[in-house]
Amino acid sequence: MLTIKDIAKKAGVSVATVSKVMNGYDDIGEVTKAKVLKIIKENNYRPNANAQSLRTNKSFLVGLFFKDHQDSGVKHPFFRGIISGLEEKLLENNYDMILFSANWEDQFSYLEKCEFRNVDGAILMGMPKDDPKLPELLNANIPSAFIDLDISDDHASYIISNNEEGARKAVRHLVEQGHQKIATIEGEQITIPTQKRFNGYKSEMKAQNLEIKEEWIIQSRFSVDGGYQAMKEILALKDQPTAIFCQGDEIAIGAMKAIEEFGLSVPADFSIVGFDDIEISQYLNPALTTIRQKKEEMGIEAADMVLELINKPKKKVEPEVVDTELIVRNSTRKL
Amino acid sequence: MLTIKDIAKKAGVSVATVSKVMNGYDDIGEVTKAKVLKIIKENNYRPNANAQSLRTNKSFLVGLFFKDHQDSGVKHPFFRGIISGLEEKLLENNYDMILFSANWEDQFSYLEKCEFRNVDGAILMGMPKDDPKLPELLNANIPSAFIDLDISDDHASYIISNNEEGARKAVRHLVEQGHQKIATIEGEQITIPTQKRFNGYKSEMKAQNLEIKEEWIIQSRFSVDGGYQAMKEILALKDQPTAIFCQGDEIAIGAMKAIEEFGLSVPADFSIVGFDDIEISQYLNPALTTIRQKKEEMGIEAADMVLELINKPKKKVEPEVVDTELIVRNSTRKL
DNA sequence: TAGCAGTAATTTAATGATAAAATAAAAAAT
DNA sequence: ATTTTTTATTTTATCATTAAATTACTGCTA
Repeated sequence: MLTIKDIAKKAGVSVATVSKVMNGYDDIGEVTKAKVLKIIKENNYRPNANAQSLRTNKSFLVGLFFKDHQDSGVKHPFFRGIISGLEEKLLENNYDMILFSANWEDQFSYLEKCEFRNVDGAILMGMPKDDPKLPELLNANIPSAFIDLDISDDHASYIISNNEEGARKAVRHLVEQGHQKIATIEGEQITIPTQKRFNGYKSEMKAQNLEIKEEWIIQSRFSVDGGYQAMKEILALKDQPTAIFCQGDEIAIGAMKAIEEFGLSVPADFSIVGFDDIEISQYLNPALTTIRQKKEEMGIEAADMVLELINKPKKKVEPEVVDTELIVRNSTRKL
Repeated sequence: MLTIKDIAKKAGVSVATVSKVMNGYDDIGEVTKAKVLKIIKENNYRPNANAQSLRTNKSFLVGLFFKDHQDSGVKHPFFRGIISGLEEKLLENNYDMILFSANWEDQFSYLEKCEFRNVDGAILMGMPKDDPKLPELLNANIPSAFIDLDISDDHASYIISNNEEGARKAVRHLVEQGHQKIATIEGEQITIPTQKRFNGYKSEMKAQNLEIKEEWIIQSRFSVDGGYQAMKEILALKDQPTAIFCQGDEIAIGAMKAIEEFGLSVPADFSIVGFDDIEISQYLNPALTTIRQKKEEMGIEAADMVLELINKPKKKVEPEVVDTELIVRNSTRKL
């Protein structure tokens, strides 16, 4: 592979001159500049990123960390949408993404991975608030954007959906349809979205003067199976709700499956609202009423955030709260 | 961040000695070795990957390229499963993955990205056979594993599902259910899977002595919308098939949607078989009968392949053809 | 006791690129 | 004509690491 030396030799100048041309210094004569550029182009030369990074301490790499509370990782449909948004924005700015999943939990810390690969910044999604490896990363002052976790300081900021308001929208929709007995199935308790969505559920129920029965609050997991198991619990209750607000679309899918197996149906016997609006939700039968998170937008925004944190180290970057949207489909009906 | 120099100073030895300890050279005394190791551990030192890569020309990085014929990229459910498998295997071997999507098509070639980031190998998925940038990459002899594209030489190999046999399984299943008028909806024609699946369809139809009507072969795209449009064409035919073999699950989803909108139903009016078995297929209503591709397994296998190509440059790595599996659900029924 | 072998370490050079400092050549000012 | 300034380019040092060459020392043998 061609190096800067080869170009220098071909152009009959020193490597410094080539470097200066590449980096837009203005103390190079027009003629020399043109000659060097021509040779660079002819030979399709590109500098070696490792050498650049070593010298300048800048890698144009962003580390992507994601963790799922099951084993799904990249497979999780919510993350996928985000990654797609991230990718778009980062590429636009000549950054590449290096994929760090959380499978190596026991081996490396976030910081170590970042330092090892010399990333300019990190994007983290799906981390629980009490993750023991986060303080270390934060102390190191590596520019970081968190998704779904409200951590921020001078080198870190976050982006999150307005989960509380989203949950309220879900409950409000059900109430408007005439439902009063509304249960909820929660995801992993340690995550911020779970907590916020639960708060939203509670406060809207209160605002609507509706009773919240303890047994209508089911703690579960963000997965189809979690929803399935939780719904079974609900189906075993004496006093059954008429509607269920599921904290995730996958939970909703599981719940619908349990209902169907039980011989009942959606929305005839239960109205179901999900959260996320993953791709499949629109193709389910019945199509799922849900609270859409603007995933691509969140990805783009998160990328913007790290870029800003990287490029303006002094400036504090304000966290961003993204609105959600109620998508009414066929899994809810007027009571 | 701590460098090898700091460690050397702390240990009172030269940097070379530290390097040798790290790399397991045997010309270091036991005492010195122990001392250095202790200090490395105490200070949690890790070498700088850029410097290592620059010096040794080995990066422990694999470049991941994927291209989708629409815009979905990472979002495509088939790729996701694969990435998940890849990740597992590569991490196990201390490699990291760098994500190159094909959005920058016009800016960089595959080779340039590989050279720029100094990757040890590349994994490519979703490329069309006639991709003009492939020869350049192949000529450069960068260890490459292709998914779904049958290219191989001394530095490249590939992994692919047995698409032809998979398609035959689909058709055979429909025939066993009593269907004789079987249509097919194809994905993008330029891809190998499309061609192979079509061959499988044709040869099984022939083997079963069934007529293949020209109008029952619909050329479309691997997407929900592609399936939807294609099914509309079929619904407009005078002589309608009783079953449709869709070359992808997403096509099948679109087709089912079109059927439903038309006021007909699956499997009552049409039996539908898909291909892939993406996550959602099992939760559709009716759940989709499909040909499963072992996605995780393919990912793991592809990772193994690059690793072998990287580590044994002399040895030819044989391509791998992975079996598919017929998953019978509720979108097909006995005629 | 000079010469050699073996061990354990160090010094030096190199990787590809950039940035700061130094220098050379040309132009302008005295 | 000499000095100063400006412009254009080169030299040198540096980044973190590894590989090759070298040195220092111990012990053995002829």
